[in-house]
Amino acid sequence: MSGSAELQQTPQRMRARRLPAGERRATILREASLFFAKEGFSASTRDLADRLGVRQALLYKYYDSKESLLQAIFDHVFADRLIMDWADVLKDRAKPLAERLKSFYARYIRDEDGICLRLFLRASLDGWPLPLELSKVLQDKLITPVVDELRHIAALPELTQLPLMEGERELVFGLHAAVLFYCMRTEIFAALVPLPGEQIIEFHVRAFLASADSMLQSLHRAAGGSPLAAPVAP
Amino acid sequence: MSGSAELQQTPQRMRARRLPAGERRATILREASLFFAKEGFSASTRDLADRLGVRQALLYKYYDSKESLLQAIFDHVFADRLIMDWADVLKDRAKPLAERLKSFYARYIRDEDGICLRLFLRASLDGWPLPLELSKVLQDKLITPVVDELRHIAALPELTQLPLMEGERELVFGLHAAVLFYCMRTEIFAALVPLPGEQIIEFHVRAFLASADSMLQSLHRAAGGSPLAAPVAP
DNA sequence: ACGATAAGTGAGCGATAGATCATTTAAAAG
DNA sequence: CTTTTAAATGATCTATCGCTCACTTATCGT
Repeated sequence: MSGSAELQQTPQRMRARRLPAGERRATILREASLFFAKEGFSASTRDLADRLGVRQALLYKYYDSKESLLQAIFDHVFADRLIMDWADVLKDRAKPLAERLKSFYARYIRDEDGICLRLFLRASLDGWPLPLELSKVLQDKLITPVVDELRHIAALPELTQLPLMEGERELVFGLHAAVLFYCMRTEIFAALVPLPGEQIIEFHVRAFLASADSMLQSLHRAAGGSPLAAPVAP
Repeated sequence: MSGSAELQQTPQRMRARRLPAGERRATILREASLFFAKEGFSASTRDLADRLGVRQALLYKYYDSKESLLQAIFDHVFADRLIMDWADVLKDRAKPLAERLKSFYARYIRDEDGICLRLFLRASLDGWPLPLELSKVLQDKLITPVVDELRHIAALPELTQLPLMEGERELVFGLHAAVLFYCMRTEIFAALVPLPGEQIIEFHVRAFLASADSMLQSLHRAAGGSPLAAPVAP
């Protein structure tokens, strides 16, 4: 055997398929998101290239440096969350608030392999400014609308009249934390949660609404007295 | 100038102070905890040595490898949480449950510079088995005792008679998540929280207890019907 | 069919990583 | 003071890191 020398049977590795620039760039970005989310930002560009079936040098044809690639990943992965208009579903008073919160969070936790969450946590731990940007969005597009709804239900003054209180923000943070903690358990702590995410969300939304009214009333009653009733910083 | 050659005025760096082995070992461990918590596990042993005022080679006299040093850090930092008997303060029925939860969590969040939290998150993201070990402890020493107290207050069957339900665990996870999320905001997201931790905790404990009773009753009413009422896996 | 365009590669540079070990030297023991 | 002991160092090895660039080669317009 091996008589014919003009035909090598792909002994190690084929040359990578030739892709149009934009497509290759997108492929790198997509795969790099998975890769760095799982392996950490200090994982090597060579391992990333291996995963792409491509030589490492090729990466630098599309991204100036590893850091600029990471920045492109953040920009791409979190772009949706920054522009998406969360308030739409939350403000639709045709449905009960519980339903609105459920469907909002059902979409919020959609995060294949926990990539968003992993990237977000890694970036936060490493001191990137991302968490502060996102918490601003969170305040404007989740906290404020939800408190608006809660006050409406509880027949309390509107936010235009009485500014958002620390305690009100903290109350919604409680629900948000419960959902995020569920995501962290499943995606990062590798804890087995036998129930589907929708049911966990529904449960926490119910628990949230079960206490929201009385907590809000209590906050507004102790208006000036409690630090929790103080307006949040702008 | 520079006439006398026999006296160099410490131009670059003194030789490190000579410490007894145990003391040096402890110093390395303590400083390495801060260092790797802040800089990440892929930070260099040379930078750690610089911070200790010591040459890099010295580290390998006390720890076989970087990984064994990291393991020693985990063992030391989380040893307290693994052996500490949390249940004591939680089971003391002389005080109201709200007080017990407040004082428990006041101690739980004591974490200088967020080192525990940072190490825990980094280890979890990198796939160390630590989160699963700790969640086992969490279930035994927090979830179970608290549900025990809640059932006692609500006049429901004891855990020995009716095993812990998924929904009950999830309920306590809600409180736990709120406290952890507060820690993450202050220690990792660099979000400014104008209120002291004790007040945030008190608020979430109140919100938790405000919904706990009705949620528990509802779970026990729908005993077989809801998946949330199913017993948790061992 | 063929030359032009650019996608992809191989080789390698300088810097830095974890780790080793013979040697130096400060402090304890006599 | 002298000897002994081991804490600390300097030098260095190998592997791998991010990154560059001259070069090869697949694809497309003509």
